[in-house]
Amino acid sequence: MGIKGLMKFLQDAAPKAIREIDSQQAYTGRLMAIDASMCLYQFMIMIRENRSGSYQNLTNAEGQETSHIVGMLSRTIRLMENGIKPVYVFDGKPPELKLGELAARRQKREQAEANLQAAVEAGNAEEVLKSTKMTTRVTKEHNEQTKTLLGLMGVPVVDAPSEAEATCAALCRDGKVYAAATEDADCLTFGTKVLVRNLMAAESQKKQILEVSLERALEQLNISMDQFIDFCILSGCDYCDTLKGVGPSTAIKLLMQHGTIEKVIEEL
DNA sequence: ACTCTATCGCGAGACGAG
DNA sequence: TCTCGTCC
DNA sequence: ACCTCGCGATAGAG
Repeated sequence: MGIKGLMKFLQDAAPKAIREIDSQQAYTGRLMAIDASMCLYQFMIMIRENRSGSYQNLTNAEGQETSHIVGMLSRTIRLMENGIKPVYVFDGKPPELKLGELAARRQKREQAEANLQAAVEAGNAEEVLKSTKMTTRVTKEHNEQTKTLLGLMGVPVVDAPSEAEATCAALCRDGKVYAAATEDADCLTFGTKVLVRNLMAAESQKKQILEVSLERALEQLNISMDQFIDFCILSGCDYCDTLKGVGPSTAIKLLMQHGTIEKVIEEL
């Protein structure tokens, strides 16, 4: 849904829903759902020959890219060494409702491709690198190769019917995993009971691991899950046009006032 | 002066050696 | 603790 | 028929 500042909103409006975690060790023995597509994008963008000058991904003897393999392997091993049991969730078909948003992204990518062309001709290395990152894609093959790797490692893989985040949330809601480890706050909207942020970044980037409890967030906001979903839709999501001038702050006020999204719309 | 929203540009790994 | 180079 | 997202800065509306 892409609620812009959902995490920030929760930090202000429901701070008790967020807990600071000391280290990865806190999740030893636990199953954690992870959005694989997100990881792959990061690996493909960041794992490159070298930062100054060249912008090529790592490749094997046949010229196939291997950055995603290297990244996924080392990250997963680190998790396993800490006793964490990752469950990787792969994206399925994008939801119909998101097509508009995707078209916009494609537009931007085409722009970046043009920029890349220009930067190459101008010999501007910095611009070339930047544009290259913006045009990076994860292909079906990258996904399949990664699934093979994880399968060989004995790590469970789940194919989501549609959005990976939604399936991560469903796994948590149904008690299959302890939490969804993601930076995407929308996972809460999809009903994940527990969301863990910065699980990977904590060590390498000195970030604090944060655990968000959906139940406590609802308690503190004093709304039901249905109202929370309505709140997220009102705040603006990828699935429909936004209401002009309505963000999180206004959305929560309207909802407290009228109770449901239907009543809110009637009043407008 | 202040609060909230809309838009745009940018960034995204992990490890060991020194 | 930080920067830098390597990972294929 | 090629599928990820968040953040901060900044400008503008009310």
